Amino acid sequence: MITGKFAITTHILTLLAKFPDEYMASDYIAGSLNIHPVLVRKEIANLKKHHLVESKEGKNGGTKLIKPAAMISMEAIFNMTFEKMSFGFSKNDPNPECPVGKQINNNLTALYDDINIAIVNKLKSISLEEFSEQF
Amino acid sequence: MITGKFAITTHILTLLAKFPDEYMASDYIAGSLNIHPVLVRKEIANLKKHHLVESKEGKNGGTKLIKPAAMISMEAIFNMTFEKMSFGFSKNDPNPECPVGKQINNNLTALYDDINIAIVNKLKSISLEEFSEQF
DNA sequence: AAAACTGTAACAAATTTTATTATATATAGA
DNA sequence: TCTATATATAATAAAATTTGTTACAGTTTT
Repeated sequence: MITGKFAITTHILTLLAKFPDEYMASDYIAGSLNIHPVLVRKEIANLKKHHLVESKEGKNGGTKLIKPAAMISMEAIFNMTFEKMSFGFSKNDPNPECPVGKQINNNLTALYDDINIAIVNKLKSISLEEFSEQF
Repeated sequence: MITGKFAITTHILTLLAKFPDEYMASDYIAGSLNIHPVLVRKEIANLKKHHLVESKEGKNGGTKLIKPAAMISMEAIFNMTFEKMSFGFSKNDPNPECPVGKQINNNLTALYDDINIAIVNKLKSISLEEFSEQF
């Protein structure tokens, strides 16, 4: 997982929500984030895949939202930037001869699934519009 | 953050909960996890710092729980292995001249704090005993 | 005293994340 | 039509983080 993915995507969308009528250049966005423009474009590619933004190439080009910020929930951003939230797994496969080793990953997954439900319930209730109005 | 920390610590505690009367050696635990014993000892050092286990050095030594698994909540494990849950921040400091850049990290932090409350509420309700009974 | 442990620090290897470079393509406007 | 300014994306390099290993000192049992 790219650790900054949620934060970067949220930052991009907040900027776009602030200027919904402009095509905003990735260089400008990168300047606000202070990261490389290519990383911004990679996240924009993901946003496009999820039909939240469109881009225009060429001079005066850039990216803008294609749906109102009020219709975009933080849950959508979450789902777009994490496969799924997790507290992680140990890197190696645990010992299948051990009753605990054999099942630990299944049981952790079940726990993480429960936690995802709690997270998503919270995020559902917040729109990008609300989030960006804080700025 | 060590990505496998929660999983490793939970695995260790589950083993200890299964054999509450034995001192269990880090080599044995490492065999179940299939990781290096030194990593196990590092996590055990953390568990000791939080007064959940004690170790005995020397021959026949090892580690065991010092409180009943029913009295240890998954929340305690969570708090011990994460400073705090977060969906991450962009690596570089955002541009302070930009209204969004200036505030994004504060606003993300506030959002993450809300989510932590939801997570912790869920984890509070699950004890290590319940978790380890699944095995 | 020897064997079987824990406790740590220091270092190395592997993996993941982030940054950069390079190249192709599109569009606006002089 | 030419030039400047954009996007798009792949390939590679650099940096950071995580995991693994080694080494060695200390403890306890037999």
